[in-house]
Amino acid sequence: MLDIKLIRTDPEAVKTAIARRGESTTSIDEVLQLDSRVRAIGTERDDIRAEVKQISKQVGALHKDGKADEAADLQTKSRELGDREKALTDEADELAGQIRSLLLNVSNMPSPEAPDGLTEDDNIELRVENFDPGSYADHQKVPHWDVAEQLGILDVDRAVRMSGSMFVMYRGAGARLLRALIAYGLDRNRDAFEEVRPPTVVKTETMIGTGHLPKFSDDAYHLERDDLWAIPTAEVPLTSMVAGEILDESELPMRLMAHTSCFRREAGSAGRDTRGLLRVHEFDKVELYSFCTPEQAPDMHMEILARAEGAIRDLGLAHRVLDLACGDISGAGSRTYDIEVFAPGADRWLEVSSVSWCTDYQARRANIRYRPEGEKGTRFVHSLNGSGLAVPRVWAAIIETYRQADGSVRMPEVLLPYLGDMTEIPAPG
RNA sequence: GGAGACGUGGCCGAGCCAGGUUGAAGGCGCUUCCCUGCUAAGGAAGUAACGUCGUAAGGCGUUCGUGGGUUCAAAUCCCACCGUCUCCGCCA
Repeated sequence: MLDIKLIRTDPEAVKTAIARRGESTTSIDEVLQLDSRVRAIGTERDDIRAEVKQISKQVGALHKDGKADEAADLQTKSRELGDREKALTDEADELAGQIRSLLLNVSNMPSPEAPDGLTEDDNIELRVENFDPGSYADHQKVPHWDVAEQLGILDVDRAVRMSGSMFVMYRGAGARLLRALIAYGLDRNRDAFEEVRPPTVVKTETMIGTGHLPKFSDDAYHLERDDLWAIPTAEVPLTSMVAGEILDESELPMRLMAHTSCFRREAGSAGRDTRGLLRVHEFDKVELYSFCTPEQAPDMHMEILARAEGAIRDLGLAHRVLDLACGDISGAGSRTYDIEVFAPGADRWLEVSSVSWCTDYQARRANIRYRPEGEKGTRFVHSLNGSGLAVPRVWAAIIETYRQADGSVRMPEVLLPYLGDMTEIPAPG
């Protein structure tokens, strides 16, 4: 949520920033209008409340002195004021509700440093590593859905039978590789990040905190009977972990990581990227997360990016890092770097991490503040998140990249400690 | 799921059954100062967040789990919901 005070004092700057995303700014004007009315009403209401309080005290005193007649007059007057107060309160609440719902649907302002542009074509490629398109042999140019079927490590048909399309099931060595990737993703960040295993199903207000609701309700699974939502990313419960709390500056930066299942309805993308693991409704992910001060945020952003990229690099996968254009940054972010791995079989780049700096946007929604040392009052924290390891797409890239001429798949060196005696997935009989 | 008890400030804990001057006693913690060779003990003062008006000092308002209701007036009365604890049931 944007700062209403900023909208009040510098509406043009806010509108200019929002416009860089290609989003409409009309709601900013509406907010401005509603806000000035709600404040005028609030002032009047507060004055009346103060008067009612005074009168009530007098009534009490008069009753004590046995002057019921005088009290009765005041009570009548107070009752009238009360009616007026009620009407003003209703109006103010109504307007405040309108403002809130408008603001909840406005995205964060992109950072001034975020590249211009509205589509992914405007993203800036910062670096490409370990990639030589001519270096791939024919046996690597087989898409993972075919390789996986040959090796019996992914059972899509049966998963679809029990859960519907775009659900998958890992089997045997495939499931083991999945588990190794999760452990690897967590362990390499254990030096600084606290491991958390949060709930996978959360309340509506928890989803609002990150910005996933109300705007993107079609993307999430909703359990209607209990009004709970299946999380699309661990970012949701992790943000909520300290919702409503006032942290000590000494606790910052707070570094958290979590492995969870993530659930996405992919409502807008039916029929797209449906092969194999390119796009699935349920997947595993290790998320890196931080709450910090505004001053700590830029370094933290780089740290999370470096950790996410390091995990991919050490797996020996070709990858690139993109600086996302304003229009391609998700709602809560102000600056986002994407990491994509190259999958030689599918012959395409796959997004495996989105490292976002959300400034105080989520902190306002979830009401997360800290007490700056040597300063009175509180400030909103900054929140940052990034996938430490999005498992299915990395799994797919490994299966394709490490496929040998004989059809077997070698396991990356760094995963061996997690695989016991499994150094490869052998070629079929 | 059933029965009962309970939800007060950073923490503990009064107040609620007899509604009024209670933003809320007392204690702990914390901050500053005094005392002191140092420490301990002791003394004094301070110690919420948010909104709004104001250059400021400060004023006004909101918040005693959440939301409604009753009343001139609600931490106190009524209703609903959420949560916690205990016992029973069930279960990994």
